[in-house]
Amino acid sequence: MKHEIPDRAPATIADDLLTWFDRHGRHDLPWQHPRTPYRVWVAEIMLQQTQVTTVIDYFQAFMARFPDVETLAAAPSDDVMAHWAGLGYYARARNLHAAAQQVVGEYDGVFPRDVETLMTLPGIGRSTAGAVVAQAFGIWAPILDGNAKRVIARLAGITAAPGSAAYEKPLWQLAERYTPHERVTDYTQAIMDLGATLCTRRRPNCPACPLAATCVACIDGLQVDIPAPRKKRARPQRETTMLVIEDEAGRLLLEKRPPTGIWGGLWSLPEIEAGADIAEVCRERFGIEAAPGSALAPIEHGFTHFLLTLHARRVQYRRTVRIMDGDFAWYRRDERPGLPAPIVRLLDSPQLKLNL
DNA sequence: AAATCGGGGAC
DNA sequence: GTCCCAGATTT
Repeated sequence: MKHEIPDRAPATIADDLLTWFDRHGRHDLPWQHPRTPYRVWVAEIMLQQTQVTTVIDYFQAFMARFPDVETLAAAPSDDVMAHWAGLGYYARARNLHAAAQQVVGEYDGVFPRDVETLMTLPGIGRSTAGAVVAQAFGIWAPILDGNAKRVIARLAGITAAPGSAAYEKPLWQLAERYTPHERVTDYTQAIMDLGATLCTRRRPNCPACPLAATCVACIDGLQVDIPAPRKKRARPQRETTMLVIEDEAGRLLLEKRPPTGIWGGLWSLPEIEAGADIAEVCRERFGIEAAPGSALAPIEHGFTHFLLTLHARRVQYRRTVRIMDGDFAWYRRDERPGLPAPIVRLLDSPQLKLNL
């Protein structure tokens, strides 16, 4: 299998891109001022599969609470997760925390300056490592995030399906070739900015693009074909049941979810199997005597891969029979940990707000 | 190579 | 409603 890589005069591409970036690029993102390795790294992790506008507020709050890698490494896991609640992809937060502890423990709190070493940290792949190296240290390294992929694929006319080797391999090759040795920090920001603002997935603004003259997709009118659209897949429907239990002091029983799977590592309402004996579960799992109460209106939540119907069931707390060991705890209303968005909606819904 | 993991912005 | 985003990790 051979891939034809057109030579698009790399130096010219970088020059044109940088000239455009100086006028039209994004120069005041929070992680650019100050642009420390720690801030760049946290931003890069947050920006995985999450758009800039969503990340900004989370980033500011995260930096206020965890201003440096030592603070993050020493922080309780629940605190880190709470600051991630609502961002999604919670494995990112657990990896971030573990990586911080690794940087402090193994590298004395100083971030490695090379792609290879950075990639040994959990949650850092080739593109994120490249971004940290280029943006935080100004050292040459290619990046290949979603924006760069789209820009380069169109530029070179790569029509292979995203995810295939025929797509990924040439893109990395071209990413290396285009990345200049001068102004590598600005270049990596520039190619992402171009993808985010001009070379968008739908209706790219080719007339305003500094690379249009040598772009295969633009010249051949292939903008809608590159990148090739993904196959759509039917989203299965799933159901789950959760319990709303408050004790005599009005505190809410929450349970920490297992580290993998949906909402991994996040606190949530206790989940039970459909048809389970609620009183028995309460006794065995939580050591409380309780009776099933009314069912609340089901909550619908759409994930990328499936649709979830959440059946919440009120439970009447009587008394604590036995102190149990487990990943659950009673939380007051005003000290809630980070919770999944649909759970927050449920707890703040009018039907519960009255009594909770 | 394909599946998993999630929330929200944009349309 | 649909699509997809500054992807990494597991299978």
